[in-house]
Amino acid sequence: MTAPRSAVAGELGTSKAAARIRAAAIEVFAAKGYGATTTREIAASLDLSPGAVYPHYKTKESLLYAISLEGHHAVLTAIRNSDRTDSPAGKRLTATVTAYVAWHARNHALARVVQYELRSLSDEHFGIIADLRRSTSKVFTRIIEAGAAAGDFHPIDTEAAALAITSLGVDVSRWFPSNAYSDPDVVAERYVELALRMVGSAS
Amino acid sequence: MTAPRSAVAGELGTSKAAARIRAAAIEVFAAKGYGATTTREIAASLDLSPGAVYPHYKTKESLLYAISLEGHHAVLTAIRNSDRTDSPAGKRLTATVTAYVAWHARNHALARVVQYELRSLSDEHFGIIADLRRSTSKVFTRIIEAGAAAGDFHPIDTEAAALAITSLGVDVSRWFPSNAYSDPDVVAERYVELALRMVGSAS
Amino acid sequence: MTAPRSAVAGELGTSKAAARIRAAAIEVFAAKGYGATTTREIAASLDLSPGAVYPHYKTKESLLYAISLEGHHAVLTAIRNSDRTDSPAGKRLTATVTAYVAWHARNHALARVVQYELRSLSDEHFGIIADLRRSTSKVFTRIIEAGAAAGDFHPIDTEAAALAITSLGVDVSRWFPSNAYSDPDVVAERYVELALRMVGSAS
Amino acid sequence: MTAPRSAVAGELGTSKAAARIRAAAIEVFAAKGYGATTTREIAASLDLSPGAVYPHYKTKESLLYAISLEGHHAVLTAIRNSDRTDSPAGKRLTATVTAYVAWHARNHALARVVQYELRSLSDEHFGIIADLRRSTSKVFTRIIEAGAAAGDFHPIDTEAAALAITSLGVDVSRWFPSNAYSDPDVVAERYVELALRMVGSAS
DNA sequence: GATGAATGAGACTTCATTCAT
DNA sequence: AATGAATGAAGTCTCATTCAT
Repeated sequence: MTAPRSAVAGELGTSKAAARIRAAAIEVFAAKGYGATTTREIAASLDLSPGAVYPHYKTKESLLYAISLEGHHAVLTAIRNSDRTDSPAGKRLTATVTAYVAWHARNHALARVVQYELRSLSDEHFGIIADLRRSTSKVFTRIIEAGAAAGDFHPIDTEAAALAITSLGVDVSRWFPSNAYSDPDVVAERYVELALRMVGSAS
Repeated sequence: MTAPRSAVAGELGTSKAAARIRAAAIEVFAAKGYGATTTREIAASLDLSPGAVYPHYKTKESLLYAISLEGHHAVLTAIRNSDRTDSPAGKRLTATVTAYVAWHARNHALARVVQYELRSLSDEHFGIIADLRRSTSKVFTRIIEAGAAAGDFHPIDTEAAALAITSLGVDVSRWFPSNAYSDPDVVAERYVELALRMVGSAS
Repeated sequence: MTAPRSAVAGELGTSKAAARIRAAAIEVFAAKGYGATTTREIAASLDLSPGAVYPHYKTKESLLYAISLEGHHAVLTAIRNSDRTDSPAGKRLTATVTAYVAWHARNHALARVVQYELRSLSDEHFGIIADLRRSTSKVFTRIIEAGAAAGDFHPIDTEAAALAITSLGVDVSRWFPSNAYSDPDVVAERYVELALRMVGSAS
Repeated sequence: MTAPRSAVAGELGTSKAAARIRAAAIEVFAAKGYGATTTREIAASLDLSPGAVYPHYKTKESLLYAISLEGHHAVLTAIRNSDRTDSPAGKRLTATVTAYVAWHARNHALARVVQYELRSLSDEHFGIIADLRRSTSKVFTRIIEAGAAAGDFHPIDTEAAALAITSLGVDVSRWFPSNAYSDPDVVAERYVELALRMVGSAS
């Protein structure tokens, strides 16, 4: 486990009640945006009184932070766990893009909060999250570089390709599900093909 | 001009003051999100009193709508104007992706509002905007189809490719400018190359 | 002891824990005022949980009442115990003013609660306390009257003098300790001199 | 006028509405204490909506500060205006104590706020107020010193006498009006006599 | 006896909007 | 058109108190 439980514990909510509140908040934040969500709505969606959130999260922002931290850990864990670093780059890119895209589709509500509500974090919390995001990007960049070095990939611009792959994944959380795509695995499969083409994969 | 002046006029704000308010609102909406922005902030950023917005826009939502409508018209106009429908598909895709991506980079504040604040529109306004968005997507779909028919492109899945190209453009407004990319034309150029690869362009 | 133990017992808190809570409450009430003090603060200052006060005091007001009652009994006891009713008035005034002033200085936190938070008592509790206060005032009035009758004192207005002496004592709890005076006995000594002059003591 | 209007203006409320709010707040603060008073009560006592206070005072504390500042200026002005610095000390003490005591009786609600709610001010505001209070005390100290130097007064301890005189005045706001005393001028007259005795006035 | 989550009420404050000026 | 006080509703958060554990 990349993110040790202990790091997320304490004020971030380990109790069952805290987890339920987080889950409820994810749905509402995703639907209306953090700024337009009231703590009352979150409580009401669990049939709780308005103040019941506060024994678990001292502020609305700390709730967002807990969600954001958990979410970012989850994505990073997902792609790191899927990456077989001793396989050829093509396999690695396939595995990680699949994991990344499928995660954003499957957890689209959480993903939306994770990807689009960062600006509402406090400066301190934002800094911690920003570090996690850099770690995530780096995974793709490293794989493309490895593929290019091995002659498996022929990217025109490694950085642009890595950015585009990330963008594709992030943006899934904005529109998923759509009329055309409502199966996370299908989206992942299509996007893997596009990713391989973007990096100029030989296969 | 695709959108006739008259359609945008009236309550949508043709006066100079209305335009200034729109411009100010774009910046604040982009920075904090519609839900977290107060009408007071918009007024204050123009050194106006809280009530000064209301002679021009009856509600905060109508201000968002005016911005959204103007923005969506602008993107659609930008790609339509750049599209030479009698050229080969490769040239067309190059021209339209360039226009689309560069527009999102150059107008990143407006683009962010346009792309991420839709959910705050009234149902009626949302419907009107949704039509414009479909028109925009269709431009890319048609070009890819034309390229495939002509044998210039070899997409694995036309719809997925069109979606991905749109996603790439939309997502530019989320991160632009970054340390690596702060020139709209450079981003556009890189993304055109990626788009051509995604559609399996022969060239 | 004027107040029989039994009258103060029961709901007023005889246990050690109740006494600790009262002591903690006195400090916080004195520092911030009853209205601005939360029961949580009192509990927290003893490292107890928010609910821990309630097994001992059913309401915040009953805690104030217990403190107020104990405090008023204490002052009354202090001056009564110091008063030698068979001595000359000068000695009696000296003894009682010393006791009164020193008590307010020494117990300035409790005194502040006792003197300034009466309005937050329930009507019933206020009535009980008001009786105690009248008994206290009467001590000074009686002494001055006795002194005047004996020709030891020459007050211009007995009631005003008694009131002023009380005021001086009460007000000590507002400012004590100050830069100039931080020894209760010194304050008491000075104020006795002033009191004797106010009543026109011959000596 | 010692306190120039301009110094109190601006955020402190010069408008008629601000003055009405201040007047209403004084009554409620005096009756229940600042900590126990709600901004709603203040607004309600003027038949205003809860939010109507806020265009005039940004916070409850700033309202307290405005009241406190105005009140402290008023006391200081009252005693300074009554002091004829070229008269003998006896006359000066008579005039200033009269002014001080009568002010506390006549404005007992304001005086109570001024004297007993200081602890609720912000540190910055408290500092400003504390300066004003020192200026007030100094008036009495100087007069007693002058009287002592001229041989008019024979105080045992100048500082204690000045402190006691201040205490007497302050404490008036706690109990005034009482059954015995409800005329400010009568209280003032009695207290002047006591003050003169306390300083050992020859007359 | 103590804990701490939960409640119901309510606190301070803000907000979109209105309206007299 | 603009101002700014005012409103009514609501927002975040706190609080005295309760209660299951």
